[in-house]
Amino acid sequence: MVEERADVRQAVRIFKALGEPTRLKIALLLAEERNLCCTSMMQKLENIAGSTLSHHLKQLTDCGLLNLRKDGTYIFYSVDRDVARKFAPYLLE
Amino acid sequence: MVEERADVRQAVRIFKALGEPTRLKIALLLAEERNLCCTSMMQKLENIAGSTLSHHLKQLTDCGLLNLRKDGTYIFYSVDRDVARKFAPYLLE
DNA sequence: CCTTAATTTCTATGATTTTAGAAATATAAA
DNA sequence: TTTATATTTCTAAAATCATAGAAATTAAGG
Repeated sequence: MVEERADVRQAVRIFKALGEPTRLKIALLLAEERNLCCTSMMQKLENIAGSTLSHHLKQLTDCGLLNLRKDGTYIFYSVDRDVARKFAPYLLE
Repeated sequence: MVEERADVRQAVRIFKALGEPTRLKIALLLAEERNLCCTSMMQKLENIAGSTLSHHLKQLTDCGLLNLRKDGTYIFYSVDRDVARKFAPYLLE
């Protein structure tokens, strides 16, 4: 049986996060353009409800793939490049 | 809007395949030991039904991550290292 | 304090997924 | 040709997930 190391558990969460079309789009957007806030992501994604975007961003940050920085009412997201380099360098190409 | 390139679609399928604990275990087993057949994977995984394993292997091969070679009644699986290198080099470390 | 804007939480619904038993298929060996 | 083994397909049930509307929260500006 393969051991259940912490980084295997993290890998599952990261791959699960990226294995959904909307979330992969979000990650690719952020890999190419750092520090986007929810509102500008909503514009780029078109036809996505704020609550849906929020739900996806939560998964992407909870697994460690995205970092966030708060500035007033805005929250700016970006890809954690070390995590991406380890688990999904495809994002950074 | 991020364009929907073929390799983005493949990336979704590969990440989705790897974003499930049993399938990631299978992929890690195969990354470390090539050419395992279903029966020996079942022994290593413990408590998995053949039909369940078959279902997971189908997803892992359909997305291009695993190759297979038939030999009699046996089917030997292994990781496609080029695909892994592109989308999930984590597997190969 | 009131309003507006950004984002999240709550809640529910429909869709997809994981799982495994049972039956089917395929191949080899006796 | 019968038997045994390996694997898949069929089917159904339980669990998880994606989605978005509505309400709540947070922070800034007037």
